[in-house]
Amino acid sequence: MKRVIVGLSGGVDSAVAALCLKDAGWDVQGLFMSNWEADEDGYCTAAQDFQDARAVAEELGIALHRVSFAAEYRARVFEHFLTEYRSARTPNPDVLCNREIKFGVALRYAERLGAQYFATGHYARIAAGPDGPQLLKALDAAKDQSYFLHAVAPQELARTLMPIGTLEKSAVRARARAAGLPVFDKPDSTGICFIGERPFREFLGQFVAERPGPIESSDGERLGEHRGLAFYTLGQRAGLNIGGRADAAALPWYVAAKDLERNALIVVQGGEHPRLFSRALRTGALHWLCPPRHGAQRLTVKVRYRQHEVPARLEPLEDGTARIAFEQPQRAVTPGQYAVLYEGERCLGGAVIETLEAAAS
RNA sequence: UGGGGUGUCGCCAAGUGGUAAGGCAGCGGGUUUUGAUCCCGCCAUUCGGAGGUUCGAAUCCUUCCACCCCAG
Repeated sequence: MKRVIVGLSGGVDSAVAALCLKDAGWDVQGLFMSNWEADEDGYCTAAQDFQDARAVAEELGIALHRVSFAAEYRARVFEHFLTEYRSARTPNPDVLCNREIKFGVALRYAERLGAQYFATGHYARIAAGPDGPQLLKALDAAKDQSYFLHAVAPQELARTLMPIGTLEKSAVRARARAAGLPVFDKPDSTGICFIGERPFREFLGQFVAERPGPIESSDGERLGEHRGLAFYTLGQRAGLNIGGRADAAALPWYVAAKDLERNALIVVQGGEHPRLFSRALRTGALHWLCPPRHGAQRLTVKVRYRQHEVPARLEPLEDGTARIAFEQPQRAVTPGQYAVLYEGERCLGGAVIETLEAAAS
């Protein structure tokens, strides 16, 4: 009987993943990771999550291992996260978390536990293809997490199972309930993986120094003061504290750009303002989940989690980076986030967004 | 100091006798394994202050205060 180690988070998805594998006849063991040092501010739910994971393991009759990759998480994910924010970019830590932690050190750990396979409760599918394993979008389009998985090393996918990628979320919960898993109605988790949900500005403020500067309109008029460019992201509306103005239209204001030279936050009025849109972007090094593609080609791309893929033209460049031109200008494309490439159901890979080409002249 | 104007929620801003629109901001919630966006809800017993007229005033009258503009 082949052994598989399932990352058990204490949530319903990974619990059902374990259940599916057990039903399929695998030798299943669970692995609970606590990768963020508990802090004293009361936001840490890791203790409860571990209790839940233990209850699930008990119900399933499987062993549960517990390990902390906090040092690795700090060094390989969180430090990069902070570096990006300090550069006034908007990172996506969960992409790195998957590559470095879950499909990195955790998978290595599973091997040491004697497992031939590693499994997670991700909403995505892995299918065998002519060039090796393929990453496919989840059947439940609303929950698809392939965006977060695009950066993992492709050879790791060959040893990975994602049993719930073919299930609707509602079916996952129903299955959990039917099996008597105590977490069947546990709310979906949100927030940064392993760090959890918490007041984001406050949290970031613990690590990134405030650096106030002007908030300006695109005409250069000073409208207010910001706390530091790191604390805002492109397309953002909330938190600008700009009220009504005598001569201006009564529309809300959005972050359109960051002027690093002058430490100025540039805002525009109206959610559909042309300055919020980009017609193309430039990426960092492309990461492929399939054999690298060299010629320019049409495919679809997702520049933010929970955005639909949109048609675009990929133009790979000599240095391994790429230019991606959208068929229609896209709103709030943001450096530090990832441009993830798709071809139909298949996730081809992706790259970090470096710079933008404005839609408006 | 004369003459004129304006004072309505943090900011804009409707409302000119019938018992305080709306937007922005903010707050709360929903959606969400990033950060956003988005959606829903809440947000002036009170209209610069004090008197008065009236069944009834933010709206009329008196007066005081503040600010702005033009004179100077």
